[in-house]
Amino acid sequence: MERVYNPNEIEKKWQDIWEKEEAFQASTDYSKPKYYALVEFPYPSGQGLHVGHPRPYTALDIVARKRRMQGYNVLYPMGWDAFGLPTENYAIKNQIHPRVVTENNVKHFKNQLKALGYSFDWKREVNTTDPNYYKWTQWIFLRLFKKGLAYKSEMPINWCTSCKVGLANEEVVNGVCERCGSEVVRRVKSQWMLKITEYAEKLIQDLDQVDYIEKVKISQKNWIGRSVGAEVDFKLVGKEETLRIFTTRPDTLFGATYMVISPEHPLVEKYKEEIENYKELLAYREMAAKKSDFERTELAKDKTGVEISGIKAINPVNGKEIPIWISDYVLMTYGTGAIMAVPAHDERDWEFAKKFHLPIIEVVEGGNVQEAAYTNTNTGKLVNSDFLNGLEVSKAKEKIIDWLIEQGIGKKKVNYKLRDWVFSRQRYWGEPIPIVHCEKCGYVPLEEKELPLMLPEVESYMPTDNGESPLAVMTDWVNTTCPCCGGPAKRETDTMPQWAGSSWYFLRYTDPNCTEAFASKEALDYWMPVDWYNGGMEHTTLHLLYSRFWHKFLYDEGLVRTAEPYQKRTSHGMILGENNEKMSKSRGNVVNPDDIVREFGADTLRTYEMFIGAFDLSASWSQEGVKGCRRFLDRVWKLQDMLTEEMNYSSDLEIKMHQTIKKVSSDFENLKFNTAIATMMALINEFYRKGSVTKKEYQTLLVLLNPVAPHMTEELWESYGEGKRLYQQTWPGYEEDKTVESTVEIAVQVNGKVKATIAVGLEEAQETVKEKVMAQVSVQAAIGEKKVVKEIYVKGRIYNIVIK
RNA sequence: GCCGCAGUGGCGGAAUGGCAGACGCACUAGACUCAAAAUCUAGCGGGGGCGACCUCGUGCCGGUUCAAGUCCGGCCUGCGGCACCA
Repeated sequence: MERVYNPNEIEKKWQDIWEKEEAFQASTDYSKPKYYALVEFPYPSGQGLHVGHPRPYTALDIVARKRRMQGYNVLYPMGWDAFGLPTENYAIKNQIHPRVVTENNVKHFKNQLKALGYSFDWKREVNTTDPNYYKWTQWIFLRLFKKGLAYKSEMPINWCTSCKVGLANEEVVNGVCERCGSEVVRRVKSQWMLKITEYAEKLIQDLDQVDYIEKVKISQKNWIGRSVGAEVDFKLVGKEETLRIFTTRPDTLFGATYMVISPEHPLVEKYKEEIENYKELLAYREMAAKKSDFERTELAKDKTGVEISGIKAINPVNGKEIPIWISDYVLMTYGTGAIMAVPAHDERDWEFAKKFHLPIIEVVEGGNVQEAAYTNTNTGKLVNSDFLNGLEVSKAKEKIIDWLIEQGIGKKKVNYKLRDWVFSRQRYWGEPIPIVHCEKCGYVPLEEKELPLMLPEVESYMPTDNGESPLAVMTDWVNTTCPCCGGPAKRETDTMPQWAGSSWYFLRYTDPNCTEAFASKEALDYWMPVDWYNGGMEHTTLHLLYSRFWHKFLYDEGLVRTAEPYQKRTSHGMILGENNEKMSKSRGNVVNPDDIVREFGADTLRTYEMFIGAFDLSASWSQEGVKGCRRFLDRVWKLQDMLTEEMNYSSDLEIKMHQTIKKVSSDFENLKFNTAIATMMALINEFYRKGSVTKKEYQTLLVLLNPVAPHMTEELWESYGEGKRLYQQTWPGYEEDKTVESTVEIAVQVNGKVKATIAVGLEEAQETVKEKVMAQVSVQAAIGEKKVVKEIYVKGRIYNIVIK
């Protein structure tokens, strides 16, 4: 043997060579076919790399390396999503500037990633906290603002009564402040909002153009929550004014026996003089405001509410007076904040009606509405509904909408669950919002030449006790002049959320040092869209939706070429601890990738993470499994000992070689890394069985294995390859007709039970196959005296005899 | 409660509707060794039989089919996500 496989030595060697040779830099020669592979850039946390990170990175590294060997100009970049709460909190606690904390964390992360041998183009590294980067984040925000897509609105924030600071949802645990345990209440604050709802329809429709795994498309659609229904105006008794509701079931209008408005509905304030129990309503509203979302869901089973006395509504279809209630199960943020309640055909209304003894009228037959709400819309006809009687639900919907339009009291309406994006954070460590408030001119955007608006140095990063951002105490910075009238004005002191920088980073990678624009048009036109984007399931709603929204906006502005940023999106499963639970410090089941690299090598870690199980499912860590993968690599290494100089595939393994190339090639494309590796394991088992491997066979194996275990294969290639580097080789091809054996073993079944296996020619006629089948003693025995009713022959697979 | 995903040997997991358990781990035996480790070779779902073999078996209950882990209907359990969305 040449020498022992020593990964620590050879891995460093090749990482240095690749860097020196600029092996994985994307070329700016735009005449070549391109391939843009993208993984979600990490938040550089203080804990360093987690074994969960290498799973997606290795997967797309495999794809990227394979694409390069297939002749593509590949862009596989990496960067840092570095603004964010944990860094800021760490900075506060340890009295270190968040910029310094970020620098250290990035350095640590980068070293760890480099040790894993990824083919990232480090020349294109981006960092969302770099002013040269966030200049363009601010620039895009200004474009949004100028198009009316950024606006101010009163929104509730989580307010810790003890720390006197606004908290992120994440910092509210079971309704109390994470750090001090005090009560958290909702407080209203004027905040910047982005009008993502304006893109709701496009965000749903354009999913048809892209290749996302189905569950990602489903979660995007569910989050946007498009529903078609109607808006209907209900007259209030003795008033001119009407109460507008939204319903998805206008067909059930005859069954509306009461109405419910959200506790915050303006109607309550407007008629407070006439409402006899105004104080009671007010008390209820206060109680509802205190509830966190968590508590509201907990209380879901027990409906609460108060009837408004003094005001009634009229059901427009039958003129009946019906009561109006307030209840927190109706939300001001969805629809019109008011509903018509049809207890017979809506579960929440039904529970409410049962509790408060309100009438339940069946209008769609098919269930027992006194026992449970009947919500099936596919079967059952309308009853107790005058001119709708006898119609199916879908027909009744159409007819009632026509009727509402005719009467001038309603219309068809599409509603979305999606809400506008709250874009302000009362925090230091984020992009400053480049807006100035002037008493005379209102909210005025900074001029482009003023960008980047730098984050000022502050003494303390603590949010102030009046709910403002830490920037608010920086009077020198806050007080400025209005870009519009030159008068005194104040800067916006809230910062942007972490989502901002990650909403367009994939565009910056195409041209990371561009100073004229967020990226040059040539670079964008060439590289975009991203060909394959992989990330975690936890980002399949918000990050994906936000970045698609920004990209669609830039598309409408004529700044990018395609309506969608990502052509293909896949998601990986989580890596769990050995005990099958989520890895966490408190559970004590965290595995540090550095330890695995030190003990087994990066190639083993990469191989193991790909072999651990189906890529899209969660998998639990196993130290024994890691050893198995190291053993596999050792066996590949030791094949050197049985190497022959033969520059062909050996005749008995030719088919196996072609099959392996085919299987590995397609498995890499379909995220089936575990079976690709299993196939290569099976191949080397063949070499061991024979005790020899030809040079040609060995070379092919090295190329196939290279994307998974790049260092070791490159080292072996140096001794047994064809001169040039392995990473410069061409991906091997295969011949389809050499992947199939000419004779195959097929199973013979009698009534679906296997009775024998026989060897047949693949193209052999059924007649001669039948002769062989019938010659089998076990088959004859199984048939016995019974009669053969039917025979099925599936070529090269199975021969089934049906007897009676 | 709603949405999504999963359930296959001792374990991780394979199976375009076509011989369930590929590949790996663990385990057992043999080779090598003074010995152990490492490595190599072989075996390895349950029950039965000396044996060629027989039989049961992919969470549960039904169905479709010549044939079901796979498709359909109804459940059970576990994991992840959630905004009572009218």
